[in-house]
Amino acid sequence: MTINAHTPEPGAGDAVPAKAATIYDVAQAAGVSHQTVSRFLKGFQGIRPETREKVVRALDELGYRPNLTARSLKSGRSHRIGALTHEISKVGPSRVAEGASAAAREAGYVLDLVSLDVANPRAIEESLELITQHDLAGVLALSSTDEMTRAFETTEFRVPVYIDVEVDDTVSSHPSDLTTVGMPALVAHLADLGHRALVHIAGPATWSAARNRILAYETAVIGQGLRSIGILPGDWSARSGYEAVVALPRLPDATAFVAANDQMALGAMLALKERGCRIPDDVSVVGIDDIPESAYFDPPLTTLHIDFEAAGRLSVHKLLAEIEGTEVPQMVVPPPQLVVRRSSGAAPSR
Amino acid sequence: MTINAHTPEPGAGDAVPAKAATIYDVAQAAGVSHQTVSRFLKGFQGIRPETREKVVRALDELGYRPNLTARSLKSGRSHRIGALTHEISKVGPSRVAEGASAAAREAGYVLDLVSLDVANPRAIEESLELITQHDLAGVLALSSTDEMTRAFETTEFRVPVYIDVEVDDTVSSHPSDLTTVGMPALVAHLADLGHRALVHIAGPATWSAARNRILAYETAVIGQGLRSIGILPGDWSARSGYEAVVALPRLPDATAFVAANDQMALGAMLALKERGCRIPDDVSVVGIDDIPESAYFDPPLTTLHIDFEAAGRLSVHKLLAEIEGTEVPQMVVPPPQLVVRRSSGAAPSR
DNA sequence: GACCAGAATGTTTTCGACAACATTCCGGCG
DNA sequence: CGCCGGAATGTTGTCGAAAACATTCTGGTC
Repeated sequence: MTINAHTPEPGAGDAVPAKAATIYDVAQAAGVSHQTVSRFLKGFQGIRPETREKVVRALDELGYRPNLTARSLKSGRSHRIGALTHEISKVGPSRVAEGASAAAREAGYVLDLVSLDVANPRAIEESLELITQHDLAGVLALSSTDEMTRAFETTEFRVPVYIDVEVDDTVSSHPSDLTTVGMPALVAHLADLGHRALVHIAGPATWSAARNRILAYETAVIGQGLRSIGILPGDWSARSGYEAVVALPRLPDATAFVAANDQMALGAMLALKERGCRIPDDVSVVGIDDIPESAYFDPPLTTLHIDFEAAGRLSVHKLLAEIEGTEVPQMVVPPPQLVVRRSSGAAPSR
Repeated sequence: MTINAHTPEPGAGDAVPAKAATIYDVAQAAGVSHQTVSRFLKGFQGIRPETREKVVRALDELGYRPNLTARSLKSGRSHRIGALTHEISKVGPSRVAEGASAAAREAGYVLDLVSLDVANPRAIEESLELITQHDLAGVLALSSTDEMTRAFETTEFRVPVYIDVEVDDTVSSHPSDLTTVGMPALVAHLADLGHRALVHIAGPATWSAARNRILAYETAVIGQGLRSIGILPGDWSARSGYEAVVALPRLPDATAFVAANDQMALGAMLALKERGCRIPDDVSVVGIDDIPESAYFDPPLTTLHIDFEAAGRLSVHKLLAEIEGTEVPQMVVPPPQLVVRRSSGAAPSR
């Protein structure tokens, strides 16, 4: 059951007014003009100490809270950021949203988080429509799919926009950290264990992150002189990882599976076990993301730890730099880090 | 890497103006007064067809988007709801937030989702401070901890507030669906399998949901004439489920573990297996929530499916009813549903 | 054709904060 | 003592939308 906490009604003798005080109320209480209050609030220096103190007292007594609506109407600037992201429970890295939310909050902004089906153009359009109507300082796309990118391209924003894509695989010459650091470490780990042939379980092709991971996987496999037996399609879900393995007519010659995220690794492990494979004795399985649960899979999952929160914060800071016309702060997202657990082991000797 | 999609600069010949059109611009373009435009936008009926058409055309040509800031300044109402919730990646049911977000969107509201450490009073205070400054139509607490409830009680809101608690265990005489339907089904399932002594792995005591689940568990255990060997403390995380079992000096006589959520069940299963228990042959483990991954645990988890999205939607609708002064729509959240998988089996014969 | 009711439309004011500009205050100086 | 310059403070207008109020138009009536 639920409780309904109404706004407390201040008693008759209560000093706090039921209606919000405006700077005019404050000014009247302090015996100064509202402009003086405004100047004080904006940190203007030329105010005499005694005037300043009267204002402070009135401000305090009335429990003044600025009306940001009026402020943004006049200034033409708001302190809200619209952020679109995937259904947060569906995919592991919802910490991106948390980091973004926290970073925005710290900068005095509020993040309007809109989670939606990022593969559904209609849903994206509708959300953009609503979000552009509510005055915003900027718009952020925290999950990048082709549908999302396209919707952003065709929508006219009057504010800065920032799309966080794991890699821009059409024009980029800057490979991501995953490609340069994370995936090589993961694949090298498998190579060290004697694995020579791998299989990748990929995310949906319309997600830039999925493409990035395929690219990183293929690059790393070549880099280590290994062989990729194939790329199985998935959709990030544990079910898709399971079904990708179940759908195989026979188990491939590969001795290790590299899933594009931990959930798919979980599903794949179950399917492999059901097909009689022991993990990691017969086949190794590794994931990417390092979701909190993956340390408690059976066996605990070897994976790449990714600092999603930092990524979310960085996205917000980049957008804020754009909004406020300041420098992008020198922030680094820690590179993906290999976490070795028990789901990876020595390749079986034939 | 990331790309930065700037606001597209309209070309010189482009009909779309760089600045947002106001109703005044529209009025001028249509050759009517701005008030006529306003009336049209508000769906006022008394407008002549030809006038209406001129307005429509001008609206369309200028690509007019209402400035909701100005609107809410004047009307004193906004279309934003502040929602506080736990760190969304930490606990399973983040679908509550999704449901709430979707329901708000459908009603023309935007949900400001603020995820925070719901056990940290400072974090809650700061978020409330920020959120109350941004004009809101209402405030929602999607995760209820004692800290959250207390912060809501001591903060003065000028808008409706709705705290979604799973059960109000201090005053409630209405047991939750979990107590009346879900947990009895789960415990009855175990009783049918021959289990007589159970252990509960609980969530943190400051969460109303955790207390509700303990209450529901104890009620159901008594109702089925079973015995509860004990209640182990946890914090919703897989790690805490694991450690709760590891910390036991010896395995209890219980033949089944009822975890308060699926993550803790996952951790508990791993710890039990490491202590040599086979699941479900030696001991059964069940969870609550039915997160998507739980079907792919090893063994797949018997759990209670809870419709979190519906719960989130209901919360928003209740708040909206409060805001708009309308009736609470007759919505029902489907009761928890038993999902039997392979982690529960016949109790071992001694 | 003058008049009227009611519909259609225009004018003015309002919301709260802020900024441009106007005014007052103050001590210093000739 | 009057004037000056700069600091301190007040006055007025602005933002976009909406409401209150004012005005114009329309068709019907006698």
